[in-house]
Amino acid sequence: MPELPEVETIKRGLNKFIIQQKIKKVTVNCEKSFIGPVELVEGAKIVGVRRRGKCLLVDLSNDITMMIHLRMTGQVIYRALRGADFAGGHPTDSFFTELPNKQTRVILKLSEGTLYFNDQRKFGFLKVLPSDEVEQDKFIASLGAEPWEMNAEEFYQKLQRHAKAPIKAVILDQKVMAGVGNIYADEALFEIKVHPKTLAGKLSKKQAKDLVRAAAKVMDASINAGGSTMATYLKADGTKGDYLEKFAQVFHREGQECKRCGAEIIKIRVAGRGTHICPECQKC
DNA sequence: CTAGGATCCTGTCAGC
DNA sequence: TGCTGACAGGATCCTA
Repeated sequence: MPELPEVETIKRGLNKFIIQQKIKKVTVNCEKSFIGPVELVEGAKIVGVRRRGKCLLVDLSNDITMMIHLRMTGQVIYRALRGADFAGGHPTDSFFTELPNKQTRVILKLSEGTLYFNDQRKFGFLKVLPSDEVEQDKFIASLGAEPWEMNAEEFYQKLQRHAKAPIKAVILDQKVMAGVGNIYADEALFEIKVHPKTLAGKLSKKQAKDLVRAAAKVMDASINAGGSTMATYLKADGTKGDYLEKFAQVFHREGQECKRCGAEIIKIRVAGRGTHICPECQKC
């Protein structure tokens, strides 16, 4: 998926484009993509959109919250009756093409447009919750702090708890720190020159502190670039998120030169995930 | 409790 | 061309 910066970008887009709109009708094309009764959201007004980790929380006027998790391939695409459209999530042509399509799982008809939830692999979902029960949701409740709020000492203690796991696996664990995904894990570890297979218990306190700071830094850069995927566009002139193109140092850059030392970036496998490193800058 | 691998699902791409 | 296996910006479940 869409990692934290993409979700943040979507949050901002939704707050800009669909706020105060009424959900007139919900069409569910895939049962597992929508959890809970559609009746609880139909007729309600969207009053605000929040984010926690990679999770979107759409607050409605009737004290119901619609939680949206995009997982690997989820997309949120807004088509306005008139004015600006908006799209974010897993980047595919669906951002531009005719909708609904084969991957459209849920359609929310709004007063001023239509919101499509597309998801190729069906891992993502929308879930209906009473607003005052969001914090008790199992996933939300288990999330660690966001990188900007993470206390370095607490993070170091968490590394000790997973001392024998590779550091990349640990920072991908949302219970340790919320929001880091495969792109920013690779980017943050490159930033502090640590090999992703390094056992978490081997990091010094300084390295732990630097890693938290690096995670916040790379995600900040991405949010400022509009996410690593194209995230917003206007009907007339499209602008797209271009973090990967402009800022990524290692992700999807295998075979290319390290921007720091010139060595060739390679792709390896860590914690079951494709992982990009500079073999010179990042030694175990 | 942790660590690691399988699993959910669809689509694409490299290699034969 | 057609087939096969690997893999994918995530998280959970199962096993040891």
